[in-house]
Amino acid sequence: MSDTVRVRFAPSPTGSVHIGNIRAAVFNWLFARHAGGKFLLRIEDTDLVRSTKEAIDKVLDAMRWLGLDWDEDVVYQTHNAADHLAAVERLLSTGAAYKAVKESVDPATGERKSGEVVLFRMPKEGRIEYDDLVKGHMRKKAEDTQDFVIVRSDGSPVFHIANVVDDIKQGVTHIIRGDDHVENTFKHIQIFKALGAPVPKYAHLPMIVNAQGKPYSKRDGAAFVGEFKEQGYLPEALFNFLVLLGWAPGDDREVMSRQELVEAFSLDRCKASPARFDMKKLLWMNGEYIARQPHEVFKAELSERLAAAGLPPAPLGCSLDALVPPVQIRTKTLSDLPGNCEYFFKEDVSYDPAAVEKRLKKPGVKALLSSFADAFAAMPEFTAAATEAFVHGEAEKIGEDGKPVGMGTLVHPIRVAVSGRTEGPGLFEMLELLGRDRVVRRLRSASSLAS
RNA sequence: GCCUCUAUCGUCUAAUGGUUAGGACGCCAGGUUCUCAUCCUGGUAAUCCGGGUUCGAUUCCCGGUGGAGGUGCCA
Repeated sequence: MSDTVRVRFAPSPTGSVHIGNIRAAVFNWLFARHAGGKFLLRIEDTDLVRSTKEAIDKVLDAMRWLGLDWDEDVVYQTHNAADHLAAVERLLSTGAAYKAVKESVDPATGERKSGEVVLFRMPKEGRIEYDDLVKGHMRKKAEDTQDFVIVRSDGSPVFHIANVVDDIKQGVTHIIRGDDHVENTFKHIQIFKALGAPVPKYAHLPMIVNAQGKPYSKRDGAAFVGEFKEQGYLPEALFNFLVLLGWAPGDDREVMSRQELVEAFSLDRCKASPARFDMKKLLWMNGEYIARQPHEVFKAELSERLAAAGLPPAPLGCSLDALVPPVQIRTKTLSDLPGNCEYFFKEDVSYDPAAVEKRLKKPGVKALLSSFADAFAAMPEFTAAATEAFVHGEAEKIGEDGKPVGMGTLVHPIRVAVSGRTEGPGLFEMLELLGRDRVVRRLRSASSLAS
């Protein structure tokens, strides 16, 4: 391939960027970068009511967040209005299009209206064919097509003509878009030809569907790019996951860097059937990406979320650096932060009622907690190794039932007493990170919750 | 209805005219361990149905069925 490849993403800015939509952008971007070509962005803002500055910014934000950088200036379709109408005049003059009075019914009001429109003439015999880079050879009999409106009775150009004229103007060589445009392709090919322009290559990507196989919508969970960001997904994870929906490299690789994806990508490996969006796999992939983040990067994320939650920038008993490794490995989405480690940052522990019930409301726990408080207070040094050795020794002592007490019997109540929850970093690591005074204090105060 | 596509474990997918049909997620079990997470081991589970071509079909062809898209003076 060469630098002659030019592809585009052409969203209409209607509010938020749907996940199925952004995937078209992802595949266009990948195709362009793989080929060393250009990835263009065109905003189809002909719907003046919905195309606000905010809506356009949302599109641009989503693109930037996912790292879909575009080449050349953003093109706004409304700026090409004169070209659209000029193209229509040419089609009219060659007879490829004609004017006619057409009656229509407003789907909303049921009102009938009629006016003069411009229709594009479709062939009356033979067939229209093209080779889709994803779906293979496509064909449509002329008798199954109909002339269609390209200029409304109010004089405004319709999508079909605007889209094609813009693609010609931008020199687009490959049109990669959603499956929902397959039928339009038979129309657009005829317009390209009628305008004397080369017909670009087409690739139609299958739609993303939900667990029921229906079109993926907001009811199925996060549906817009912004929501994935809010829910703590990493852009690289979403990107990787999206690429794997309908495409595979052909070997067993799944977690792939952006560079690897660019190198491996090709349209002919894309599937032609719809793919279901599997949120569980996305969650797994996000966890993979978080685990692989450099500690400094993860630390920055954590800091940001600590600040947002009104918590201090550093843990109470240790450095933030010391806390990062055990927290990072347990984080599946950034939204887990700082909730899953807040007891390191504030003195008041929020006790999970279920955890208290399970681990503290047991006979003997009250005494157990205060005896450990005393013992920890008296230890010559308070390190993970020291507390572990000590607890280990206690666990091997023979209890009233004549059997060793066991680690679990001791560890579980201590963990809940100092953290308020049943899961988290290894207990002895946790104790050291918390610091002796705080541990002792929490053991004493938690004994009031215990039986 | 008509038109354009499409069909491998529950999900995302790989592969091939001859394989024990592979991987990943999920799920289950075991190991490690103080929990959770990680990590390691093992397991579960698929070629939609019916014809045809062929020595042999999951693979090629036809039909059926299921699914998606389209069928606007929306994009």
